[in-house]
Amino acid sequence: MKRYLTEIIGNAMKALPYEHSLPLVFEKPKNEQHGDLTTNIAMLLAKLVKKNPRLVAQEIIEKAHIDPRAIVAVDIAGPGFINFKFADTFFTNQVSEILRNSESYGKSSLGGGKKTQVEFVSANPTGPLSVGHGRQAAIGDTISNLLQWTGYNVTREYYYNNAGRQMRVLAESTYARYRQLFEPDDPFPEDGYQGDYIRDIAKSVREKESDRLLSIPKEDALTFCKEYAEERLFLSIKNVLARMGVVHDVFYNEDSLYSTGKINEVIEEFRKLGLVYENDGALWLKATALGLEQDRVIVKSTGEPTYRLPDIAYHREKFRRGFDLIVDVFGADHIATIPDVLAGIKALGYDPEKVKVVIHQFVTLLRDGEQVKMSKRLANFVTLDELIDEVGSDAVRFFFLMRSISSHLEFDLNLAKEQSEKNPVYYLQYAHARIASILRFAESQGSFSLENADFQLLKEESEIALVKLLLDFPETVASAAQSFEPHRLTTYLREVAEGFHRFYHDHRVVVPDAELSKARLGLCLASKTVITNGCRILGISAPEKM
RNA sequence: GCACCCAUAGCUCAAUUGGAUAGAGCGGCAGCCUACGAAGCUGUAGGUUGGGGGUUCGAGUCCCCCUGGGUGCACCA
Repeated sequence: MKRYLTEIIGNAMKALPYEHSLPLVFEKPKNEQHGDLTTNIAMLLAKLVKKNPRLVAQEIIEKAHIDPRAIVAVDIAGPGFINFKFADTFFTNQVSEILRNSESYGKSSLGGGKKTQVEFVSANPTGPLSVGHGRQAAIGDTISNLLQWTGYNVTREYYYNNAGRQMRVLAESTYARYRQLFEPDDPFPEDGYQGDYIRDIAKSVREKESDRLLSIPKEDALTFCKEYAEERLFLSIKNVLARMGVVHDVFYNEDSLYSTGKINEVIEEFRKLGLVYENDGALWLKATALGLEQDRVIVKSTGEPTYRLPDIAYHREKFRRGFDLIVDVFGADHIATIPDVLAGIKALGYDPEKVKVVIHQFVTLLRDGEQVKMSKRLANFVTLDELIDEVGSDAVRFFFLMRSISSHLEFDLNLAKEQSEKNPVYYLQYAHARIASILRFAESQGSFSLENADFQLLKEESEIALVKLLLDFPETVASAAQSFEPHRLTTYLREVAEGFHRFYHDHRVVVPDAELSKARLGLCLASKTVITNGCRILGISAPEKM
């Protein structure tokens, strides 16, 4: 309908003697009393030609050829908005579209098949995933889903490093715990990982190897421990992600950037560009020449690169692999690394505009109204696994997606576990189960077909309101995808559930009038379609019964 | 000290990216089950959008200052 209005109003404006290049935009008013679509064009134009905006609006309307069957009211309101109200049948007629598109209702081709990579989680295998990683997993996976629904060709990627200092600490920690199984007084490294999971891994090493590691050179034992711990941890990471329905397509190892010479390649190019210099035995990137605050070390005096260098090399590979849109999902603690990477990429001749960095804030857990204290180094943090054990995967995903990415997320464990209307996940799923139940009931009263249903029979206020809401779905998916903000979808789906409950409360679905029954059953099925599709994008289940 | 994020109803959060009278949920109060699921619905109270300036037809949204919280600011990742 936007297209229809754009044409009509566009033509009307051409008929007026004003020169301009203003964008003609129609949007949905916040307040539905203001109609179905509104435009501010008269106000923009009035400013340009220095006339009263309401007068300009009047001129535009007079020139417009409006079909009264489709548009039942045109008003000038407030400071000069032009409001359009469409006929109810304009909306209700589209219910059959929803039913016809069914499981692809909401999909679009906005992305045009653009090759896209979404990188998320990317935790090194040094321990179990935390609650924070969980938020990132939910966000990254849902953004991927949203992009797929809007026609992007998406690769989900996990980037990790199993070679650096962290892994050395992991090896030493595991080895120390292993030794302690034989000699309880053996020392534990000062900066070692304290968590119990290290003890579990150590025990498993003993089961497998008995005391063999005590009699071989320490270096060999450490290598064994590192590889064994890494394997175990990665397995558990993949398992917990799978519990949330998250599966990465590619696991990209930082090490490969070294072995294939990609790291040195970047250094050489920076050298050619005159962007590096040596100082105190270290190699510095002239970040100030790229418009940044201060120069940064990219190769330490020990010869080891800092994280910046592989990050730049990795992002360059993303471009080389042909991705046109690169989405990086990071926690707020990684925010500082981004400008360096983007500047480096730009210096190498790639367009940093193609990189979209999604930064999410932290999660705090709330139990019985009290914040759950967590510390990474000490053993008292709640793992993602434990969280899923406690509240279930659906609640975990939904809660992580409920808030905007840039705001801190308070995760109320009691609420997430509660099986009542207070819990927004259940509210949504209940609506779905309720619809399923109605459809079962209707079926039990005799089979029906929606083939020739006449949706113009839907005339009641809560019917029309629900239809309009359902028709918003494709646009909601698109805007959530393009703004990389999954919470728009959770907010929207809650509204759909609410709209449905309201309709259900106001009107019986199965009524003596067979034609009206069919129309209402169609509305039920359309609502179910939207909720199902929405839940698929969010990665949560839509139960037939609960 | 510098940079980024946040501050909206008692609590947790929205607000179509600059639009009209700032909206939901929870909690409070008052109601609704004699046919399809009450895990539901209806009504009601609750606000100087942290404070102060500015930009303009119009600001919760953009710019500057201040206050208070979070996160970074390594030859750690």
